[in-house]
Amino acid sequence: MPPADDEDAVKFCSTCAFSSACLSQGFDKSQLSELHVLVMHVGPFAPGEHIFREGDPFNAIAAVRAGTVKTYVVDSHGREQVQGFFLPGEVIGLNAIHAARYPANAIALDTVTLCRFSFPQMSLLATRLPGLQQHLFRLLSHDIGKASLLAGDFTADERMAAFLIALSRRYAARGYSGSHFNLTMARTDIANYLRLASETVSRVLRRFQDEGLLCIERREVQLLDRMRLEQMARVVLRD
Amino acid sequence: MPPADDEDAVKFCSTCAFSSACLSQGFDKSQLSELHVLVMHVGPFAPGEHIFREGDPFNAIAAVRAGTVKTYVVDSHGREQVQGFFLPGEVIGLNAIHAARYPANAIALDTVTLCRFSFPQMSLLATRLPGLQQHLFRLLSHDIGKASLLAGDFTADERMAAFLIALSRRYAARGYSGSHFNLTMARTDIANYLRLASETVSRVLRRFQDEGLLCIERREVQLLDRMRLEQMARVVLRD
DNA sequence: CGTTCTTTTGATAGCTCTCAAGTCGCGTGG
DNA sequence: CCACGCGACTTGAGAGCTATCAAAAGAACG
Repeated sequence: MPPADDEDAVKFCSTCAFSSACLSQGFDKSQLSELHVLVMHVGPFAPGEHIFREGDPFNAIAAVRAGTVKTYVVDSHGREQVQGFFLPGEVIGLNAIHAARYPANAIALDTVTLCRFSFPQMSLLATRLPGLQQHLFRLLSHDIGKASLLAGDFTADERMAAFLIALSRRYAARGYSGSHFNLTMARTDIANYLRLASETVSRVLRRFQDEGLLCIERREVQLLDRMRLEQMARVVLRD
Repeated sequence: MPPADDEDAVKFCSTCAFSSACLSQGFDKSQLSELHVLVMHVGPFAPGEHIFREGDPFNAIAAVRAGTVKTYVVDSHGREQVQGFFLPGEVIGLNAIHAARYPANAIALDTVTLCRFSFPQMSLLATRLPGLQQHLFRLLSHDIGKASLLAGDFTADERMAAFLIALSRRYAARGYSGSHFNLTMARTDIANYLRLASETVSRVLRRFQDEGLLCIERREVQLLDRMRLEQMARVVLRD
């Protein structure tokens, strides 16, 4: 599949996690194209289709171009532990570098397309483009801190508020509405991500709605009292 | 302080997290010395002394040379959240690259000495030594997965067993005894790390001792039934 | 040898999980 | 077009694990 060079590509690249590496490091045309020729557009993946599985050999990282990706492992009780959700512009596969194998499964929650970067080629390019190397270091470093977001002992309310606020900010950062969006994942997925029972997720969302914090119908959420949600989330997100 | 070039330095470097980058990548003498001239030995830090604090500007990563380092943040209730313990040979500061500031406090639990590497200089060197760049990518990638170790919803027993087994393995990997070692941290620190109350930590350790899994007196631990401990820890450590 | 901090031990309460049942939405097929 | 069936979601009641509160015992320090 040849790289698409349409309107959409331009819009996506400006909100992608590599955008600053691609666009705003003062690269000249030839350097820019060197990074762009590494990109392979893959997909679309259908909802429920796996992108990679735990143990698969690692050779590329990928930026989500469209859709939502869920990563998860299955614990010894056969229960799914969701590790993260990846929205358009975010990068999957960074935790696979160490062992050269993917440590988790990745599955498409809706129709997903990706920009795939060969990691060996990207590393090689990074030795010639210090800005790209720095960018990769920062991406990796960022994910170290992100993973400890769930590590604290927080209440169900705090976890849920933090989840919604974080989602809101990520959508807003990519140009979508931060106050009105669709949950692309099931309640069960949210529960497995927040380490709660799905019943607890239902109950908390119901109570948030009763208290006027938000309005939720099916998968459609509208944040009504952002201030109070931010306040609850602050304990988790630390800002 | 000039770099010490004694017996200890040789022994340390062979078990340090940079050892493979320093020693076993087939570098010639000049390349090796290029990495070694970046090293600044700092310390000793006295027990309770801070190595850096949350918000401090980041400019270097450091390998623990001797002693134990604890990293932590203080939550909105004024309670300490321990993020990790770092033993000799392990690297601190990797999560500070992203924001160019340390996101947590680091404190010496006992007498600590460090090997400090200027990160800008190390990055620069990494552009010329692809093996070093790969090594840094792997170190960073490794820590992403490590952070999610505590993220699951595990019982107090599972957490404690996983903590002891992980500690045991890390000591063994660095050439110390894996079955008989000293806890350099207080019960409170363990509790804050595992997200348990310190009372719970005491109770679990007491029960582990009553069941013959280990023998503990003050800070001195001896693992007696490694099999059962490994089995309990398996849920957490996933191996 | 007294003071202070750490650790241990006991009793109670609370948050969330589990189990169970019921409701809703949506695609399928008659 | 509508009934059906399945999965997702919601709602309720009770149990369990761990936190909290309280207090005592023990080690470290000057």
